[in-house]
Amino acid sequence: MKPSPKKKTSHKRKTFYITTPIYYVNDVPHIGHAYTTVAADVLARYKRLRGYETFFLTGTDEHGQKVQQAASHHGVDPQMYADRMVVAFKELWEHLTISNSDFVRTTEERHKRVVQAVLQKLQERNVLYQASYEGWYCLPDERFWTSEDVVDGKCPECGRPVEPLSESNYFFKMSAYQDRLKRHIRKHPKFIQPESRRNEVMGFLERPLKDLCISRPRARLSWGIPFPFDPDYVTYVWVDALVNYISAPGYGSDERRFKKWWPADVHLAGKDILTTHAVYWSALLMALGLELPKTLFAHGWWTVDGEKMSKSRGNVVDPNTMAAEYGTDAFRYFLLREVPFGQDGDFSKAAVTTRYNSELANDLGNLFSRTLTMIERYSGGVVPKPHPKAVKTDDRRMAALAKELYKTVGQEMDRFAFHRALREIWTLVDFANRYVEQNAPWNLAKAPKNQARLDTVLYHLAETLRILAIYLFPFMPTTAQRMVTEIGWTTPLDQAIKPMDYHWGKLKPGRPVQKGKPLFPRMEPPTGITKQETVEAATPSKEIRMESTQTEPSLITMDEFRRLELRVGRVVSAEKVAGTDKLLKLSVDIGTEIRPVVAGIATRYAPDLLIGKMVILVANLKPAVIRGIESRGMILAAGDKEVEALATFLEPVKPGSRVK
RNA sequence: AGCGGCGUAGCUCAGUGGUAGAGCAGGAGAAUCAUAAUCUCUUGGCCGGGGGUUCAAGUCCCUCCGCCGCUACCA
Repeated sequence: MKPSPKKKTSHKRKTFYITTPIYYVNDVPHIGHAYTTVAADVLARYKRLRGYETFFLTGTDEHGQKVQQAASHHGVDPQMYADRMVVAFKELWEHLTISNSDFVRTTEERHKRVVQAVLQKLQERNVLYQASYEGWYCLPDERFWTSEDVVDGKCPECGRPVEPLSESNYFFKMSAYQDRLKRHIRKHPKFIQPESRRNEVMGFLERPLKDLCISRPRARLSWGIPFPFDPDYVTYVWVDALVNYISAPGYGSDERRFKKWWPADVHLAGKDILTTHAVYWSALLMALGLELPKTLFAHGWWTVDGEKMSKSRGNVVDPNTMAAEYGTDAFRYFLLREVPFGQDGDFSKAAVTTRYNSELANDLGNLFSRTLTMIERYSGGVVPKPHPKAVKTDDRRMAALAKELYKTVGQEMDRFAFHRALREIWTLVDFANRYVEQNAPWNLAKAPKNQARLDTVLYHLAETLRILAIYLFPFMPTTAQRMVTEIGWTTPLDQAIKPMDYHWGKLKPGRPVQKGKPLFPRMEPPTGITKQETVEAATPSKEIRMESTQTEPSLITMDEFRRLELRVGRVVSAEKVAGTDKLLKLSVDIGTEIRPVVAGIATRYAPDLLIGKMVILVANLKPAVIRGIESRGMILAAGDKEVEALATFLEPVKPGSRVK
């Protein structure tokens, strides 16, 4: 496909370009952000170790309505707000020893220019069109409403009259790429991973793809990147955000650099933003005439103590706290060892502690510790010299296993199977522990005639640890560096190490070892109620807490609560909405009027049973049209996804009474 | 509802038509270099239920039950 001038290819280094999503600055970083970024960091470090020139990109997404609103809520301009919020991310990446090559912010000039260039190009390629539609505008609120939103000619938000408005926007002909995209996915099995996600996207593409609205009228939303050819519009945030993957490596500004990195080798993303990446982004790239990324990997989500993580539950895990409590390396290790990448996992202190104690402290940390002690005691504190004649089968097996790791770990890493890669590494840790028992250096040390054998055994252990450190480095960079340093191998692991360094025997005898504190001091298993502790653990650190209260107040004031108009209602009629499973159409008497309400409770309640029941109605909820039926209010019921129980009253009450 | 996936040891999960496995937890022992860390042995299974194909089914097919994901209207 590509012309390959001999000179160039022979000089060309292997490259690797990996990205995380850019994170929306409206959110304080949590374990989910940390997970993606740590995984990306591990892959980046792994590739660097194997001689790849690596570009590892992360950043922040700073435009859009939510940021604008949050900023005005705090009485600052959006840029200032974003500047403040971005700090939490940058600091977290430092705490987690993230080795990103660049950090792109969508408010940076270099990015904005590229977004505009992209729009210009799309315009030139005739894949944009303007379409208008009718609606209503509330002047004082500066908000656009569709005719479905509007109640009696009034703004559903403030109740003031609205004016008719004809609004238009730019649309991207995404539908035109549906077939091509399907073909691409079919042809490239590794494009979307894991496979289950790939199937989902294929399923999504089975139905007709709509065009994508990629603009917002500036009059409604000013915090965005202006359209280059129409100053009345700003760019839809998702388009703005996705473009970061090409703006940072130099699209439209440095073609040579861009060519070097694009297409990206891996986009990592959470499963929640799979569609935007797999469909929107792919279609945009096709429209631009660019290659698609080689792999898009959608990873799973973490629950906490078996429950969904959410602000209202107050169980949001703060990665800063976890790193402080267990150590950055142990936290990184746990994230990637506990759960197959791609699947959902559960985070609990008990699980972290178990893995920490048994795998890090007992298996690895103790192996390291006992080896160094023996070298200090039986070899005068210097790396002993192995004697070829004293080498036994067991030693060769261990060396062979160490050699095999290059392949086995590599295979798993290339499949994003971090947990399997670690398991491979641990086969060597386990082997080494058995090796110690079987060769019992403390017995050899009892007779001087065994010195050659003793030296050989200890050398094999030291060399095994050196090689282990190389494989562990992507996961636990600080620990790995400590290991090699203490064992007398002074190579900085973060400089791309040489292929030879993976080979057995690179550790030079005669160098002094220096035993430090335990790598992973054992921890007490969590006591008491785990849940409580997790909530406590999730309490944001000082700086974060400030940000947190600023942006995401989890408590509301009395005044805010009073904005809710809750009223007693009596169900006067109920019927199933045709063609749905969950929806019931109710008529609810609230004293002054009878409200039509569509409720998603049909799986729990037969219509007849509801008639006459007293319910709680949110009376000032913005009306909506569901399945062509106007719903003017919402009735309260317990349950998350599935309705469990309808809220009603112990005593008889009059319809229309206020509930507070 | 449509499409897809899962159900295997107390827990988390591997398992390629040919003797059911690993880690953790549980039980017994050995050793003393080590962070009481390690090592050895070991208990534990109607492989969700039922039917079928096959010399042979955890594995392939059908069906039922239960759970999950995506999609569609969850106000």
